[in-house]
Amino acid sequence: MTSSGEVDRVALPTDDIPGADLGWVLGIVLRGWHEAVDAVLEDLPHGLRGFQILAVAAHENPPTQTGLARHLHIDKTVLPYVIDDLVNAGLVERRVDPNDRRMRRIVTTDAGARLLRQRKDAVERAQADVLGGVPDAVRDAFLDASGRVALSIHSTKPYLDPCLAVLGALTGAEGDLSKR
Amino acid sequence: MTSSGEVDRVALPTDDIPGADLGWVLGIVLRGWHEAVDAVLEDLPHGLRGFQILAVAAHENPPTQTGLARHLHIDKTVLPYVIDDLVNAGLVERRVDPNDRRMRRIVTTDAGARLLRQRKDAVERAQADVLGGVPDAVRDAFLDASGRVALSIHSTKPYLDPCLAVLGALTGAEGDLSKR
DNA sequence: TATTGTTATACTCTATAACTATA
DNA sequence: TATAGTTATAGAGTATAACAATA
Repeated sequence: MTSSGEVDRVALPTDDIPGADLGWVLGIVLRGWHEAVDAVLEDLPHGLRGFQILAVAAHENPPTQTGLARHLHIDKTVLPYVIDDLVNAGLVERRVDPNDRRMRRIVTTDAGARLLRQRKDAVERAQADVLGGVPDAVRDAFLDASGRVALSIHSTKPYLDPCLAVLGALTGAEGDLSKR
Repeated sequence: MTSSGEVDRVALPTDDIPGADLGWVLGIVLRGWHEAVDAVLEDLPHGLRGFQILAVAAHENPPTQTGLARHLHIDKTVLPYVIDDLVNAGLVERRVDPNDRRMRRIVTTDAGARLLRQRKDAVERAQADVLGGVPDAVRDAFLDASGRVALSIHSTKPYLDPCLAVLGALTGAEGDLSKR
């Protein structure tokens, strides 16, 4: 409150620059989502990032470390530390790929799979809270449209992460990526 | 390409955890937007952040530094450096508020206002490119829904940034915030 | 006493480069 | 030669704490 009695009004860039605020809007949403989800995952090693790795590692075809780095858009040099901590916590283990002994497949332990199952409900609840302030139709439109936009952006650089089977279903593209 | 001939497939967390991928989706979109816009603004001091400050400073009621920090969700201690560089580049200036001499209003110079006008077109073009991969209806749905969601999240903590006049119009809320 | 702005410092996260082992 | 993984180091960005000026 200033001495002139006015609120310290900070104008949005939106006013003069239609479109230039999308980054602000996305930042708000991503920050809100991140805070809500992190609060539910802060006790596992590296929080959300550890959870994401756990989620990918739980798949039938476990990822390599460079595969994880590309999928999460992080540098490969951060993964040894993170995965060490997950290994020490007994949540995942490194398995040398018998077909190429340079690669280590990251797979969940039983404890890791159990933790993943427990927390995914909490994550969904946290997300529902974040989106709970808008009508269901808006929420659904947001989830659908953002998924399509993300797919469109991501598929511009498919070499980064060849797995788009699930999101691909959104646009009707076939999910078979084995030949790419 | 592995020796087994398969692509190094990295499964999406989406497969098993419906909803848990929203952070991934938003990250892709925000990253794409950020990269495209930053490429157009990299020659101004502090890139996108400098542009955002310039955009807010161009308003009739110029922001204080703490107001800027709250609006951009950054710590107030980063602003002196950024604003110093904008001042040295001749784009903004600090004006002591006559009503409260502790505050400095950040206002654009003529050169700053000129640069802002030039670049906002480039920013819009960059954004149009990012969203150019989806049909117009999806793009519009995305812009509308994300704006509403951001408003809903942001209005949970109105003390952080009392200015919501423009986004408020999206939901039909009246834009008068002078009494909050 | 509270708040704006500032500075110095420390911390976190990330990127760069170099190394090994496998292919 | 090229790639997966690792390690050490350097850098960018950010936060913490203390201070001066003003209310």
